[in-house]
Amino acid sequence: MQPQIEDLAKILKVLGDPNRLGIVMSIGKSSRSVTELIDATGLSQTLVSFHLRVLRDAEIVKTERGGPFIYYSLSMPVLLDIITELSNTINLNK
Amino acid sequence: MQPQIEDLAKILKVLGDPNRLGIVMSIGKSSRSVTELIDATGLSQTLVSFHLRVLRDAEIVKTERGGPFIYYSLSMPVLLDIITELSNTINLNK
DNA sequence: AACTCATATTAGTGGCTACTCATATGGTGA
DNA sequence: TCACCATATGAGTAGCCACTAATATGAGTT
Repeated sequence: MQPQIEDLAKILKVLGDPNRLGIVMSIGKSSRSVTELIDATGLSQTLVSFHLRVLRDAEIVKTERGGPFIYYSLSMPVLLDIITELSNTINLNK
Repeated sequence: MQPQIEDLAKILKVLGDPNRLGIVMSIGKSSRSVTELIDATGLSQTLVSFHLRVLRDAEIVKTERGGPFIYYSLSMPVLLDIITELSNTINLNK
């Protein structure tokens, strides 16, 4: 099994958690601070921070400081299109 | 959080295992018997069977009997395109 | 420096999940 | 029906993963 499959599976696995996926979709193609993500998702600060670390370790999101905030954005914005595409595919299948 | 996100996350989670992803990619757009999948992946019969059940429960694959064999195929073949797309995206990012 | 606000980290825990070994089911052909 | 092949299932286990509570870090402001 090529290393490619491992990498691919890892990304999919990281995205395969409802809370993380919610965070990713909430970030969208823009960038959002942790506080904004807490509000948008309704999750606790600790939990959002925990998931953001997982997303960052997987290089799915990247960070940038702006004033007192740390802004998260997708490192591969096209990921959103892929997720949308998958979402449509699933809905068609029902 | 909409139910849609849950469904989407579930699919991603199921695909987010290297062995399962290998099985899915091995099936591709054709259909393969369990024996063929065992050969293609190098996994044990029990393990392949185990993962196929997970894939089937998630409605990612469907089955069809042909003689002594049970053939597995993707219930949404376009899934492969999406996986390929994701794969390309990840590789570009390195 | 001290205070505050935003965010990260640590430690601990329960539950899930991938895996294996052994066994069972069920179709097919003699 | 019996034997064989293909596939599925059950039980048991180790390791991982999401989550929480408490605490720490660190930038910005006064």
